[in-house]
Amino acid sequence: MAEPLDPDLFTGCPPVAAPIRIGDKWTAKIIRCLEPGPRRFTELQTPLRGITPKVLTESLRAMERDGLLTRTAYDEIPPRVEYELTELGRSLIEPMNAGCEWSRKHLSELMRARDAWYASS
Amino acid sequence: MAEPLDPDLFTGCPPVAAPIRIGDKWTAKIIRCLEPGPRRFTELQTPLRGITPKVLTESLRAMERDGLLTRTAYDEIPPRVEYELTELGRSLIEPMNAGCEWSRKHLSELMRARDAWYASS
DNA sequence: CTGTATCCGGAACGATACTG
DNA sequence: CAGTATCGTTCCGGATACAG
Repeated sequence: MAEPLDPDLFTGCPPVAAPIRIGDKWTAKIIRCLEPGPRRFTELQTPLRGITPKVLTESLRAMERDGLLTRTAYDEIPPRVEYELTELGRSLIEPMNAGCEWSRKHLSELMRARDAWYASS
Repeated sequence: MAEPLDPDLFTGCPPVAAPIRIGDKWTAKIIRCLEPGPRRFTELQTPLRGITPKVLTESLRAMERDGLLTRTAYDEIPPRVEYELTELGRSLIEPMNAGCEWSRKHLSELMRARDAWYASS
């Protein structure tokens, strides 16, 4: 997994109150980042533009607590930590894909309805 | 649709930070309530135990705004209002089912991981 | 019956600065 | 590099009371 993560992985993936959500604000995106293989803390920060270390740590800890990923710290200098999906974490990809497919098919219709609502009020 | 809604429709459907969520806290449950056909405000309040009228109104308005349901007010006394799913609203049932199936299969494993985490800390 | 009007507590999320 | 420590804000959801 030497491939670096695409910094623009989630541009075009609007958090505009999308009607489907997995975990907290960042959970689903973290799962996508880890789908190809283990990643380090800093690697995750790149496509998750703007996430602060505090919030990323919180999300990762919650996911570790729920058994969605594992955290492995190597005793090196500089320190290296790797996050990797568990089977349980991977099992969320299926419903995530169902949600993404819904968005691709129907989100524009929802947005049109929303725009019309605000236009006529 | 004269069948009354089961008051216990959602007991056993824990809001315990389940990792999958459609819309706000109540959206998915409202969709389930409307799946068989149109319902009135008070009918919805029954299985949605404890929801206050303010919050139910907010959820319904947001769903109406997003084109997920329609609101029809009949000019009668006492007033009668019916909420009914649109096709767009119905289209959410598919990803919802994917989420429910995930929960049935894996939620217990998540809860076990969570319990173990707290037990060992 | 179908809502509105106020007020409020807590959690989620973020900004900024600092550390082993 | 991989975080922690503080602090502040915003937002969701609820309690309670009242209205057409």
